[in-house]
Amino acid sequence: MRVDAVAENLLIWYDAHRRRLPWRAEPGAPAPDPYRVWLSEIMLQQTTVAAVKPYFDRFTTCWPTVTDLAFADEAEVMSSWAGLGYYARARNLIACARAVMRDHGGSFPNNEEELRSLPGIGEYTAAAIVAIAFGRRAVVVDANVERVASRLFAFAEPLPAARPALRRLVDRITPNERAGDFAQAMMDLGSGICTVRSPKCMLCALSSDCAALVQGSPETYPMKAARRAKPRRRGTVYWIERDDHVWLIRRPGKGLLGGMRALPSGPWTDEDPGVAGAPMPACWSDAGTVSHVFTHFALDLRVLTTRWTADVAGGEWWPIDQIEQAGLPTLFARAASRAIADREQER
DNA sequence: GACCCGTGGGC
DNA sequence: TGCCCAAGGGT
Repeated sequence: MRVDAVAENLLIWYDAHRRRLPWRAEPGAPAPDPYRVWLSEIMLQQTTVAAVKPYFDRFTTCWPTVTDLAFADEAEVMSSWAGLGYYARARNLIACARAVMRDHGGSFPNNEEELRSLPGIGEYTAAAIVAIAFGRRAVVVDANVERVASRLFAFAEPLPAARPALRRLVDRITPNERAGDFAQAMMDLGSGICTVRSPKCMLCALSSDCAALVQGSPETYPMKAARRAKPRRRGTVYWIERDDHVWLIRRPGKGLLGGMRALPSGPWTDEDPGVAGAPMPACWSDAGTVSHVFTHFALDLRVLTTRWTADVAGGEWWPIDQIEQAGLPTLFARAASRAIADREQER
């Protein structure tokens, strides 16, 4: 394979077919603002472009610069992230913005080592920022790039063990110029052409160099180690209502849905505690069950509702007609919808 | 290296 | 429908 030809062909294809995205510079324009590149890269971690777009627009409108974000109200940022998932990203986002303010004078560092030391920025994100925002050569390897490279070289060692070797292969085909465009081109190719299932090899700019295509089964790459089965857990959330308000708590800062506003709930285990685990001895009514799938377990969550007149400790009464502004993660938003639907039915 | 951490789309 | 997957990072 002519290693140089890969980048040449890919960049020619990219110049004609690149996606227009809100965080990208227009063709021929200077590199985009590092803040916008950073923000988009954090949001895009394990998250689709379609899901990110509205969040990116909202964040850049509310907080146009990293300084604005550094001085933002934490609860407001967390609520604005609600629904996007992986909430540690939002906690790290705030911490990172403040570190850029405090330690770097409000400007993102332009090298991978310093970027890597910031919260939420790992190997991939540091390389992407350096290449895309600062126009420097960096080896940018995400899941798209791994897939394209594993097919290009018909590299059969399964992930994740194959990662270091795949990175060396990507290093070989990364050009000295336009490394940022090259990285984004690899992602566009992986997203639209060199897809997980049914890759469109007839449309691929790299097909003439693709070893997996010669073998006849590019879709079998990359190989992956077997994964564990997903357990199912059960639990209960409690909808506590008083004068058109509902009782909301804030979850602990770490762990699942950490730092997010939520409905109070018992433990999520094999056995559902039900009424026995309720926060107060009330008369509970069953509003049904919502099912939700997390990364490493599935959950059936029963929704119990009650009316309450006394005070409760450790939370806040939230107006039910403004529940969508509470910034509830999707699981609790769905539980709330279930409770509200049940409540409307009572009337 | 293994495990934890959300969500929605596609087939 | 259940399973796979996604512009990963932290511990």
